[in-house]
Amino acid sequence: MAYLKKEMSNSTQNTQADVFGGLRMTKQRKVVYDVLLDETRDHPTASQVFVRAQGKMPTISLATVYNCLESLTHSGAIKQVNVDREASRYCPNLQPHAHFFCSDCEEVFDIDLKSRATATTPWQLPEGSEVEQLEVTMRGKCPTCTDSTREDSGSEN
Amino acid sequence: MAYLKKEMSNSTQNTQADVFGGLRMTKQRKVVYDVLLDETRDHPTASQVFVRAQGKMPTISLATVYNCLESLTHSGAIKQVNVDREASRYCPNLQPHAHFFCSDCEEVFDIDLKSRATATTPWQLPEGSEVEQLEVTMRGKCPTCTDSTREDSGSEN
DNA sequence: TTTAGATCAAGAACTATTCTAAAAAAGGAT
DNA sequence: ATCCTTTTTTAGAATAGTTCTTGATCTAAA
Ligand SMILES: [Mn+2]
Ligand SMILES: [Mn+2]
Ligand SMILES: [Zn+2]
Ligand SMILES: [Zn+2]
Repeated sequence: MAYLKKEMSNSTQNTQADVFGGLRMTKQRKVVYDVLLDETRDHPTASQVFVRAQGKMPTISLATVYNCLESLTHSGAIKQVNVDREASRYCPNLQPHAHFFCSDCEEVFDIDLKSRATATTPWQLPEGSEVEQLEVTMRGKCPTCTDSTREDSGSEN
Repeated sequence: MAYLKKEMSNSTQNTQADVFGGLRMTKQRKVVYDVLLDETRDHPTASQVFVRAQGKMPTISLATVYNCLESLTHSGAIKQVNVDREASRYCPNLQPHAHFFCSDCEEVFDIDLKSRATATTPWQLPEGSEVEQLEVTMRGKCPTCTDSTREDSGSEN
């Protein structure tokens, strides 16, 4: 899953090839990624990333921003975050975490899934948060499909 | 939030007014709702509901299906279920539950959030399920917005 | 029965995203 | 450096799911 690029060979010239998951770190990808790291970490949408990216590279196109976000997502460098039907947002936080969406200010907050968890509440919200709705979604293979796609016929659970 | 309709007055004729959350149970809404209850409980999309609804009422329109799904959702009779950017699906299960989306057969399964939960796993997947991705999203008010919208200035946690 | 409001239906409009195709850039080999 | 191949970028067209608009139809109450 993490296929590193065998690069930085024998020349002194610095290529753009040493990055996440065998992904070429092009100028545009760097700009897009930096937008997610630099700014307020507020889970911007593609359009918001586009505007901010233009500040660093005025020639960048929206299509490229979409392309970069997709490749960064596929390489595992960032995560795509969906809240209901709204435009996708993007997040550079690779720790396993939940998302808290404030229906008032429309901001998205990261909720760490590991620290200070209790049995009843596997996460810890900031003091004063009010949860109105909780959503848990899993993606995977159902028993039937796990069964029919097994490569080894042994005992896996 | 649950504003019941003050109906079923003094006449014997049966109106269509005794339903969820003060919602008129029109012919179309009933058809749409019945599709979700009747069939395989497979979390169909609006288009799928439309096709099935046409089986019961050939004149129904897609726009009406969307309208019905929206009003049923707002009245709390059904739930809208979103998986990534795919078309919304709809679910008549009002129990608090998670969703398991099989990336192979693309079916959506309900996962009860209450029964047989342990501290480490607050839900119980069917034997043989393989989870590849877990997503936890909350919606509510962040501390800042809770603070600025408080009606009583007392101590709430 | 009249009337005001709710709902339905058909199609247009909208929007986030993906696709297409051509130009540009990058990297390897010579 | 130059040629060649592959990848990436770009602009705009296309797509898909959903929402909006408008007029017709239905409903409940007066
Ligand atoms: Mn995040
Ligand atoms: Mn469900
Ligand atoms: Zn807020
Ligand atoms: Zn399956």
